[in-house]
Amino acid sequence: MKQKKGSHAGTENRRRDIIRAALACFSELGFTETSMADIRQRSKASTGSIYHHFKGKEQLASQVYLEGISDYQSGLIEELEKHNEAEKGIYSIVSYHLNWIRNNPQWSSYLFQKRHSEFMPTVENDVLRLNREFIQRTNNWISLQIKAGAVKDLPPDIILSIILGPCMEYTRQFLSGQANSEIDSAIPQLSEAVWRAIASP
Amino acid sequence: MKQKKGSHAGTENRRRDIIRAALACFSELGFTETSMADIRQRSKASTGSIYHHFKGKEQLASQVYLEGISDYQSGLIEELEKHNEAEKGIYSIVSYHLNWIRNNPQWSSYLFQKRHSEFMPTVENDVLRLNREFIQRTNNWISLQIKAGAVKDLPPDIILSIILGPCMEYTRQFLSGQANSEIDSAIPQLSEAVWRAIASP
Amino acid sequence: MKQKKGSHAGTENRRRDIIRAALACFSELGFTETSMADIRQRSKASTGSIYHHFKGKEQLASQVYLEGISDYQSGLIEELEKHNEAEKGIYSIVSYHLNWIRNNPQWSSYLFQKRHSEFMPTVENDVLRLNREFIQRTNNWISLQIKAGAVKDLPPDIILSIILGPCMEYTRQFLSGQANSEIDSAIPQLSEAVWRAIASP
Amino acid sequence: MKQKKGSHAGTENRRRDIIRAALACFSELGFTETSMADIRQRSKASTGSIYHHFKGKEQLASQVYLEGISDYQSGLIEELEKHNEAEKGIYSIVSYHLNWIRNNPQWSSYLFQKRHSEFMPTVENDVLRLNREFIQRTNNWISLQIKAGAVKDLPPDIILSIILGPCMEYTRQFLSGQANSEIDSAIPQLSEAVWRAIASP
DNA sequence: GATGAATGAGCATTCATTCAT
DNA sequence: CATGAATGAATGCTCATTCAT
Repeated sequence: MKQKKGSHAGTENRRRDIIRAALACFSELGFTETSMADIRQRSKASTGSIYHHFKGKEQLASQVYLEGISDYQSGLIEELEKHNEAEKGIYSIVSYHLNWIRNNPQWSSYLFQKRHSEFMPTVENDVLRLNREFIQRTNNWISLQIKAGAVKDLPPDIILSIILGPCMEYTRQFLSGQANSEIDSAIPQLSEAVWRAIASP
Repeated sequence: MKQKKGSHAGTENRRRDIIRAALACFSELGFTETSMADIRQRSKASTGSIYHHFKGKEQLASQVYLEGISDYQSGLIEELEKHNEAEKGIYSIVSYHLNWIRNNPQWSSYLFQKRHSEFMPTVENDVLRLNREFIQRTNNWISLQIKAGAVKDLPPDIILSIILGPCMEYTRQFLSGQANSEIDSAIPQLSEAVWRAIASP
Repeated sequence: MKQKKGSHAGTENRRRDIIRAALACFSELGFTETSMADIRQRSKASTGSIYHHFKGKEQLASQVYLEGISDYQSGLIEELEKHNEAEKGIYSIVSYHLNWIRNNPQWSSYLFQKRHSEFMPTVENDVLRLNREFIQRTNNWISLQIKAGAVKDLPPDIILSIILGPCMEYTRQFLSGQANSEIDSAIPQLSEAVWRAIASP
Repeated sequence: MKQKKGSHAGTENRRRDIIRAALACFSELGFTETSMADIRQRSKASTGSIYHHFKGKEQLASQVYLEGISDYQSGLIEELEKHNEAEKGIYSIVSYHLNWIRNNPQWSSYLFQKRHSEFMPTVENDVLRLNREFIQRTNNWISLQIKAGAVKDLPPDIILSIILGPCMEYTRQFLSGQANSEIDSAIPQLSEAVWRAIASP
């Protein structure tokens, strides 16, 4: 991540520390259950310092969200758009998603389990822009596959439910420690299942 | 619902009113965002009366959760166990689930979107018992289908993700107003997709 | 204790149960820390029943106090007035007091340690009347001894402090489990000390 | 009292104001009868400010107690240890105690009449440490006097009751306005009585 | 007499946020 | 930029008491 402006590195480090601390708190406790005092203690920053860097709790949470979701989404899109072949594309999505949650459990917990987005109505335009672009680009890819006859012609929301649903449900189980299968074995099983579910006959 | 004693119909009604008001608040605002004052105003009960009937906010939320989840689960199990044929069983689950969320949008919002269960650590043993029984009975049904060769032999958590995932994902979109498809058309599309995903070849 | 009016024994028993429960609670928790709910649970009476028998928490506490203090005071006076000889009188007071707290630990805790009287300003005339009579009769006895030249001529409040102080201080230690001496050995030691303190040379 | 840091005299003043206000309230109303609102109004600090300086009502009460009891105890010990002669020592204790309660009526009321210590179970280790040291040092002094043959060989709890009891009983009467004697005349009368009570023949 | 549902003022405490230094 | 004291509205909950049945 690049530093904002060419300014002091210390300032930027303080910002990072606060964001990291906030992520840790939010992912453990959720947004509303986390107090600014929790973040203050964990980041070892003073109250005033936090408010110097962020406008308030909501904006801080948005920054955290933004950092996580943009990494997740950009990686997924990048991976997806490498593949023209539908089945490979599906596999790449499932694989990317499950690897990402394995490698980023805190982010995952915050983004997918604690459902931070519920608490963030229109707060940040950046978030809306990101989501809009993400949905458009995935829909584009799917449309192409449908037009090419590789994927069944189903409505976008149904397709999305079929593709993401199993991953999300597994994610939920994984993050709450209720998944028995390993991720490495879940990837082919889930991606094959999703593929069977949406492939044209 | 029967009244606990032959006497005092008013008492049981008061309880109901409070639970209804709580459900409305929780499903609109979520657990932490709902204040007891909100529930008080909506139920038109006094503070003391609420605390006379429920031990506290958490226990009240648990009672609400319990009432909803037990209706949902018992109906689903009952429906599922009517069917020996795998494909019909899958259809019945998907159909039941989507109809239930259509008919009980507030309960659905509370149970599936606001993720109340995250806030309810061991508070109520009844919840644990209910969930355990539910999972066991669905797993039993699935095991039978696997043994009969109708369903692919995949681990229970993977199977569950494949079956419930698409429904849950659609539910989320539906409840947040982002689903474009009607439920009546979603039912066959999702259940067929799920069936393709788990059917033995 | 005689029953009020010739009425039903059951009623009187209920009253007794409530008083007993109240005493137990007050002596363990103190007046303000005891809730009517505590007393309700311990007495197994209903809220309404308690308020049927007693006007409120304060009046209940007064009744409890009255029952205890009148037993204590009347016994002490009776014992004291048996003795014309000063030293015997002092011994009888100390002996009576320490035996009484040994035999009535709950009453003692309520009357002497929890300092219920602090919370009972003018509530009950009976209490005032009792105390007035008690002080007058003890003072009478002391005056006689002073006039007889057996006891030093000190002001009544000083005499009272000298006589009751050591007993009360020992009581406090005894009730809080900090007294190491047994009551049987404390009686002669304290009464002799008190006698030495006030005896005419 | 020195300020904790060289900076922010205002901060330390605020703390003092809160403690003073708390003392006034506690001594007038007692611990449970005092509400944080009372303290807030009297100290003119905001709710948040009080909780910024003190963890809660109990800890605040402990701080108040600590400040009072440590002043009382350290002064008494210092006075006592100046005297090798037993009779002078006893006089110094009685004299110190009665003067202290005259000069510090609010503290006295809080420490000796409202019996705050009853409400303070293990909250503050400092209190326990203080009390332990106080008792040990007074016991040491007494032991020396017993060994020297100046004081009767009685158990420590009995001796303590004989010495402190009359002072405490007089204190109670004094604080509740029931003492008729002046402190200046009470001091020699009580200390001589105590001395007669414990002096070796 | 007995019951327990209902009442609502009052309480300790939390917490996001502001601001003087 | 950093600090932490100050603010005060809001919250969950308690509890003595009343009253209809």
